[in-house]
Amino acid sequence: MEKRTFYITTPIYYPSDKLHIGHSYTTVAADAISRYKRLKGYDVMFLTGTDEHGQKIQRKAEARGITPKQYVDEIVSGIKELWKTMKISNDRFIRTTDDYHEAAVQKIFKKLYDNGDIYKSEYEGWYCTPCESFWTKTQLVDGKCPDCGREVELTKEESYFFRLSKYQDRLIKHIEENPDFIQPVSRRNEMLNNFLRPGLEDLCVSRTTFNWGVPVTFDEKHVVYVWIDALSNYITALGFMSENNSDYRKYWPADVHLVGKEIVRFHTIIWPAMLMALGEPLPKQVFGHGWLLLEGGKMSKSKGNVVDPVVLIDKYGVDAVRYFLLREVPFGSDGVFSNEALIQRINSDLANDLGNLVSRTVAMIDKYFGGVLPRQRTEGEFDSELKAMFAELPQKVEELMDKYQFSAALSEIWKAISRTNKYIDETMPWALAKSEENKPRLAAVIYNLAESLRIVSILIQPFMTETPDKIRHQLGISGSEALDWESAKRWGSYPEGVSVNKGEVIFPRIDIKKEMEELEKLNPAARTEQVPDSNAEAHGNKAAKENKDVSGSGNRAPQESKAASSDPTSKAELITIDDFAKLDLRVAKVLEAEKIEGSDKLLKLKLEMGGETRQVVSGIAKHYSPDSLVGKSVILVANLKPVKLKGIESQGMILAASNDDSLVIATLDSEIGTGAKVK
RNA sequence: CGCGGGGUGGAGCAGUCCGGUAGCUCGUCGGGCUCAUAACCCGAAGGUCGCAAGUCCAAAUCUUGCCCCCGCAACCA
Repeated sequence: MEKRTFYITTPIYYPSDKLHIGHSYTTVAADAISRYKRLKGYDVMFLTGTDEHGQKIQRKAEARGITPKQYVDEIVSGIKELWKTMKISNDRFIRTTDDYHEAAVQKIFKKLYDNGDIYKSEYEGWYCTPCESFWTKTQLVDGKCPDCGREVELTKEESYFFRLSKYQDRLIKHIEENPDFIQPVSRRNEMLNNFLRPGLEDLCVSRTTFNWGVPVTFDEKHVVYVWIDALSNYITALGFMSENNSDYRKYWPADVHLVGKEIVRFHTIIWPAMLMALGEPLPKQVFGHGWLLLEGGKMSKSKGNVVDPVVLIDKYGVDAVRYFLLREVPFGSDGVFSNEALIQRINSDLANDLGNLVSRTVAMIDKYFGGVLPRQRTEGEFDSELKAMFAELPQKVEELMDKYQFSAALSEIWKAISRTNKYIDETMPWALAKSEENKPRLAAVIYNLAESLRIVSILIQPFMTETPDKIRHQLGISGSEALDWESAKRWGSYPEGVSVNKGEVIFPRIDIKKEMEELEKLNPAARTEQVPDSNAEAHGNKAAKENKDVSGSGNRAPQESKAASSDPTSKAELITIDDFAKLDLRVAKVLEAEKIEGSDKLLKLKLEMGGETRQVVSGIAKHYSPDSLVGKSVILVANLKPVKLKGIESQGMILAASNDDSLVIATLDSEIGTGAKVK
């Protein structure tokens, strides 16, 4: 009989910057599912990769004076390194710059064109020449370029379009008839109500304004824009449209695409429509998980927020980090990452509960029996309850894993660990050890402990990669003995006559206070930020706003490994003194300040500057009350071109320092009189 | 009336779909034990489940209205 297959994917990540803990979150989750399915006997195909084309990368490469390919090569090797460090067991890694992928994309594009699903038209938009960017009307800010604030002009760009609208009804039908297609359900409703039912517009699928992409074969000035290039990776990786498509026939349709919640839309609307147009089956499920947020609020300053996965792995080990990611947040909801929470998890779950249980069990076998349990054992009170719990455990874990409820699955396993710790108190082995006649009973008690741990070591295999072996080694279970998933269902498989190896503590306790101080040192610029979810940069999000990179280079300790250690964007461009001289900075005094109706961020200020009054609109309402500003001396950018904000003219801008938490306006050390030049 | 998420003991969450003893983890306090990583086990304190009205024998859970917080979007010059 042929093995059942299981095909799972992560998004392909956009290598414009290095990855952060959020990307690791998605990938570790996919890895846990993959490992679980393999243990269950599936023939698994686990795919991850990178989405390497697009304007943003082209620009970044230009800025560094290297080719886009050189640029992405560097970052991609860092990403591969990271996955290796995190023990990600992907079977394949696709890069959209791989030649087989590019060839397949060209064929797909051509096929869709030949079928009439792609047609040539014009893309109307506002063009910002310095930025070389198109913007839609809604993206414009005050009718100007949202990036640089300069004037834009209405332009038409020749472009190819995909007939997305044609598939609208079929998509709705599919989603309604397949309740599992979009998970969790809340996302399903969102898609139907917000996008599908209001109606779809055709999608622009080519660009002429940049050339770092897959060329359209029959119209060389166009490159394929993100959608067809990126989304199709899920099938091109399997050889779709290539000479050898046996993997495609074997694994497609995918069992699950794991994605962050912000790109659910692309995967449940655009991607299925593309597949419909190609006449190929749709993926069975798209699972949109939540975001891993960083701790908010003022607390963070005293805590430090190192969120580079490599730092954490170096300090606490890969299993601790993997455990935390999968345990802390219920998959599907948003969760919070903090160093404190991580350390607490490590201490209480890993060190105190599991690590200590291994430690005391092995120590007792060593101390009471010289390292080898005797065969003669007597069952007794409390045994049946423990056994009953472990008898149910594998089944429970399976049910939860089938729903991708990692957190709950781990929670069940830890309940059993806890129960085992309690069993020691109930049976009091140290009391039994006092008399020779109780030895058979003592042996049974400790055997049950070892057996519990054996089962635990099997069940945690999807989540942790080193710990299972460490536990088995200490218990004296060698090689693949009693290691397979099914054996977790057979109580009594702990081998006879093996001798234990008292070894190192598996998870040392961490001194939380000391550790927080150390992390703080590692990360002097610690501040609260929001981690974009794991895929902030995947699939088409290139087009989205700026990326807020959590683990920006400033957070990285100097001795860190090179997982994408180069961050070409971090250094501000150098300017000359002449550039600086263009700014006319002046001291000004706040005469009046008031809130602007209908805005929660803006204040209207009246300033006095060397006899002249200026009206300035400033986005500081969340940090300053109007009253507190009156009378303050501030620094004004006096020669800024006036603009209207909320219909109110702003004639300049006042300087303020800010990070994500707070904002402080720049004032002066002592009085000097308004109008004084600042330089 | 822009979209979405949320308000449950000190902290973080579950429970809300399918009304019926308010549960878990951490922390605090007290006790037990000594095999173990100052760990483990037991117990206790602590919540009018954001507010109000309604339905019902019964509401954290259903209905309606309101308040507050957090993302996103929009104004952040």
